[in-house]
Amino acid sequence: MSQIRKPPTMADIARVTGVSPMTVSRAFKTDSLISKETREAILQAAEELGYVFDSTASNLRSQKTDFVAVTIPSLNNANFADTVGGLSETLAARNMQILLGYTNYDMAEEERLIEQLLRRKPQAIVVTGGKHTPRGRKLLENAHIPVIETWDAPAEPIGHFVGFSNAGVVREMVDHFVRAGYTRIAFIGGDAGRDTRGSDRRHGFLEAMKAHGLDTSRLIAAGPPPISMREGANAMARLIADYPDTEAVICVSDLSAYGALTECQRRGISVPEQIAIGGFGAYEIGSICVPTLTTIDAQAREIGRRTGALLIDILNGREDVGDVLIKPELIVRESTR
Amino acid sequence: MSQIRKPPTMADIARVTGVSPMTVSRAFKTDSLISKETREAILQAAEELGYVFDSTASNLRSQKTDFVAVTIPSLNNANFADTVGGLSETLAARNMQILLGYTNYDMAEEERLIEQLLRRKPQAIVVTGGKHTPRGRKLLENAHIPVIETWDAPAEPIGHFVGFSNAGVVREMVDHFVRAGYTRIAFIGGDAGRDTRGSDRRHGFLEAMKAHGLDTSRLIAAGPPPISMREGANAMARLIADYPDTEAVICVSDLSAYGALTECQRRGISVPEQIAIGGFGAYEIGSICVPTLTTIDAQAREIGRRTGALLIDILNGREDVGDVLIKPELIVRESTR
DNA sequence: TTGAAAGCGCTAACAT
DNA sequence: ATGTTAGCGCTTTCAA
Repeated sequence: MSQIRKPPTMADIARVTGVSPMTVSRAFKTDSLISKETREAILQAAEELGYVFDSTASNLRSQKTDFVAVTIPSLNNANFADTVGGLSETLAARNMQILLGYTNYDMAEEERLIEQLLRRKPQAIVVTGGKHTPRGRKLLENAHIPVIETWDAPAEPIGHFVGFSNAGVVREMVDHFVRAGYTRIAFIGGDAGRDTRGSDRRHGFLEAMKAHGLDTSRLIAAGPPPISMREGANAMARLIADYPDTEAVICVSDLSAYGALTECQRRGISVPEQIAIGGFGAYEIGSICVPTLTTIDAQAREIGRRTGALLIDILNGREDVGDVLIKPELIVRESTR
Repeated sequence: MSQIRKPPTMADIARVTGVSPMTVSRAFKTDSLISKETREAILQAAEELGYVFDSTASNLRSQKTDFVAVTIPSLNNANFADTVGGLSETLAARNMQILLGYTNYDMAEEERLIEQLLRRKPQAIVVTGGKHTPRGRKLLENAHIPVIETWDAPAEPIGHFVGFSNAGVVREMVDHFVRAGYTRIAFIGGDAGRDTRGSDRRHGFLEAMKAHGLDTSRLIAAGPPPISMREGANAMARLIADYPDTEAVICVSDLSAYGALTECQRRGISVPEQIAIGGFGAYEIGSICVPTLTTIDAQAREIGRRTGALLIDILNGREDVGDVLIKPELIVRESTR
């Protein structure tokens, strides 16, 4: 004879327990003043009634959702997944829930997403990247909540920033290659314009090569970001065809770098003897493939953790919080000599 | 002279525009009856005031959040990320927002998560796996919202199901190996008990081997799930040490299979000539490494898409919705003869 | 096509 | 330690 009935509310528990709804409310907060017996009676009644706390009502009344909105280019990228993981870990301690959205590496989509996420009244918003549509930027500025831009150093920060310079980091790798004696160095990346981090890395490559007085024409555009292993392999094939005397290649990510490596393996080109390969991101693949890949560890998880810690400080009202500059680390492995 | 002021509400827009709050509310719904001029005036006023629609209030009043709660074992797994991606894609068309939680392959954590997510009053909940703590199960049963279990065929479904039999699928691979002439076949998986999908696959392996009258002792436990590439490599090293005459090995995932492959490469063991390797999950790595990996495509993204479609049907009030049985596909590649 | 009244379920603010 | 009152911002419901 089960019948559809409305889920129990605090008022129902109050009635059963013989207290006021306010007391029931207090029983569910850890810090409030309430006698032990009253709380226990209330919690037991709640369990018996199958009560489920209603956050939507609580959120509205207290003007506090404990949501943190986060936009990332794509879930299917171990680096961004790690950042979200680190952030999630840190925020879980404060019982905050992440509201995740995927921009698909598209600023217009990001704008749409920001607008949608802000309607949920998050306590803070974390975006990947420092470039936005004008309207997206305005939405962030007018949101009146902490804004954190991650990964890319923004030209004009909106709020706080946790990340590093993508250009600078590739410059470091070029320097390493040059020190190792390579001069005919190529770059495999995505098509210009879409992925800002990828573009920044390409710019870093160009600047560094110019600084060393080296030829900057060996640029292979592997398609719209994100660049897959397969696209890295295809790009390597084109590189070999177009610039057969290339000595070293820097890839926009470890995934494309690994793809490039497999292309060499299929063609019997030895790495690093005939061509050296560098990647980006310190994906697990690069630490275990044969040969292992020289890469840059951008410390994706750390970016997430530090973002979470910064957020907690801000929400705790700390005033002296600044930006966090992450220091990526060059990891030299077997794919370069 | 900027001062902190409360964000504008519909009442503010109503005042400015000279209409009632109800009319403002109507202006934001696409389907409601309202004159074109009134709506335009309202939307313009809203833009000027920098109004942001408040979902929390809307949710409370209409008892409808447009949230779908989703639990997955880990974000950092391309298969689950694909499932969430497919689901997200499908639900975006209905403007539903996913509330994601990570169980870390732990049923107790799943229970905690389910409870937390239900407080947000989602319209539906999607869980990965068909095994839960007794209390977790009860929470799902009493939630009075559609429940979809994915990936594992549950022994006793709570609501709906979208997935396949993990055991059955590994059985298929064993059959394939046996047909190809292999008899001394090993299995590399995670420690028993934690990851239900991994355990199911191991069971499938054992059953199939027994059915063929073959030795089932070649089981390597590679550690607590999820099994990394590195752990796959270590497991392969142990397999070679403990059972040097092994002809073929089935790994619980492509990642561990790839790790195993690299271990063979480092030792100069040729694949598939000296040992054949099979994986699971159709990760990109298996389609591009040298040699490419025989695997099973579980159609992770399709699981997400079908889950989303099922959900939309249910929320649209369709009564004739059933379960969705996904048909994983064996992909034979170079790592087996 | 528009408006008025009421209330979703909780909690801030104040009182006892 | 507990209760009362009011109201968060929207939308359901009914009326015009």
